[in-house]
Amino acid sequence: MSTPGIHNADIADAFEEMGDLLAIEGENPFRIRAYQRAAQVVRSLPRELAEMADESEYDALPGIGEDLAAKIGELLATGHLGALEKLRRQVPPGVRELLGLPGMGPVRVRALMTGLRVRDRRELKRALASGRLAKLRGFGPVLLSRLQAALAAEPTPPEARRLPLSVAAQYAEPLRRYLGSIPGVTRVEIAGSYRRGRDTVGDLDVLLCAPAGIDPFGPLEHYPDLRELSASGTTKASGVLRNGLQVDLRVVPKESFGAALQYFTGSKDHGIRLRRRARERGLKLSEYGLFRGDRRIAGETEERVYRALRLDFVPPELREDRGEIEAAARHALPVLIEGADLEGDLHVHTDASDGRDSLEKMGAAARARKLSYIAVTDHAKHLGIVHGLDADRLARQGEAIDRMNDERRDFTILKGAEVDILEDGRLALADAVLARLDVVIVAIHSHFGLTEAKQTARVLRALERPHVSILAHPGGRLLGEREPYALDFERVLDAARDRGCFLEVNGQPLRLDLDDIHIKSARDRGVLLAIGSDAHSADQLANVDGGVRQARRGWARREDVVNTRPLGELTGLLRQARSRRAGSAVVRIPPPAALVHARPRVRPSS
DNA sequence: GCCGTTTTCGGCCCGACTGTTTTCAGTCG
Repeated sequence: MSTPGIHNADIADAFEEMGDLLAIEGENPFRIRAYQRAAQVVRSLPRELAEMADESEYDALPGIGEDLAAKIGELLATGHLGALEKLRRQVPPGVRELLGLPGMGPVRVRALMTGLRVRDRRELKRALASGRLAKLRGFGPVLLSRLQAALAAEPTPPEARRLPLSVAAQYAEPLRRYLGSIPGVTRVEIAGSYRRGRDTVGDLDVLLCAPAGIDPFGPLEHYPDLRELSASGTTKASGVLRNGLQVDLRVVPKESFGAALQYFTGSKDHGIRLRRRARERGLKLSEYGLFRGDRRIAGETEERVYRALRLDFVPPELREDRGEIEAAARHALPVLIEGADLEGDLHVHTDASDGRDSLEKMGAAARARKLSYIAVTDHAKHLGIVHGLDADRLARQGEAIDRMNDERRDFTILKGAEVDILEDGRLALADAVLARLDVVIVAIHSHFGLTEAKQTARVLRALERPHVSILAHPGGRLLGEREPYALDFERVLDAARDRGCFLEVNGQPLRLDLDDIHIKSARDRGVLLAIGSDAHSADQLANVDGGVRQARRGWARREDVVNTRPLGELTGLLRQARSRRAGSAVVRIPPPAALVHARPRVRPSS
């Protein structure tokens, strides 16, 4: 029996702390690495460990062996980890955060702790001021001044420095164009988490392909967005943009561009696994290429690097060491959804509620994007919702939609609404009103702070209503602003699957909700996803691109996303779910007819 | 502490840079 309230994140945090403390204690680096890897594995697990059967099931996870399985068991059973508590008694609480200071790794932190009895930032400041620090081996004048500067500033948690992907893109894309215009530069790629499509980005890793003898860093001095540039060599330069975003630039020759792109795209763990695989085959992989002895056997393209390692090409979005390398070895990688697969958009607002553009304009913009249908889902009237539609206004909007649909055969507007889930799980509109709509989105817009039990019960109750089609932005997070609310996703996913509800992948740049891990979880359980722009103006229909990227990170294929299906199939699914729900039977989702003979598709090259 | 095309022990990813020290350890990505 497990202690309630122990989530994977708590277990991952404990393992991470174990790793840090063991490092400070000077433990075997591979043992430390094992804890770090286990933390990463647990953190990105789609299922809660608390819901798994027993330790044999933990043991089956990659990077979790007998010992760590037992520690997971201990944490779940007691809420504590004896080994961690023992370490905490040896390393004072403030010491760990010293690891975050520049130039400070476990060795120097340990030297501070044992040599000068420094136990936190305050004592480090004092040691610095008194001159005692300068006497310590390994602490030279440059390091001291860097430490001084860092200690003067407020400590910033690492996550706070990450920018939402969409914000980073506003800086990255102009930089890419500028670099591409530098004479001699033949190729520019922004690698790192930006290329992997992570929802937030910590820095920009930029690769330039240019022949030897060309200095691409000279022109950078004139780049208006650049605050500082510290060119450190002929092949590497670092800079900081005016918004504080760190940029690392590297010039790479053509023959190793693919290896460098692979290397700097990461993730770190994916790269480590790849290099281990190379080593197992008597090869050596680095950013310069894949080598057998001194001979480079691959390097110009990523594809050839993967192929030479007997792996299918792994799309950047999957490179998180979440099983993609094993899948690539078995030729079992999913063929990921692409933007062109979308037939429609199931979450669109107009100026009837809080949108900016008219029904007509949103329809025209969707047609211009080659969609064949959209669902207009304005907010339903409820306290706190601006200009929400009541039953009468919804009916009038429906008439306008009918008229528009009569005019066109190649494009359809579905009637919908985005309906609030009230605190107790009731909906803001009556079932009789919802019955007249094609698409009913339900969503939480208030009372974010309920306990997990209450929040889960609230959502489950909403999903029981007969006409609900989609649970929108199911996690409730706003990047950089609001954490997701407490929710038992396992139960929500089961309910959605049993009742034929779709879970939204909301493409709004600050939502991107579901997140990648829950998308994979939904997909693995056979819950269909609905990628929605949540557009409040015509130009925001492009939000679906972010939703698609997020879905790809969650291993979603075309067949996992309901709005890749033609209108007839979609409405069939919606109708079917309703009628079976009326009989309270479990809804089985048939495979899409169009996919029985799936057309061959070309994998994206990057 | 994990794990197996090196299979129950003996390995464990790779290279650059920095600041230190005087030949390289530590940090970083």
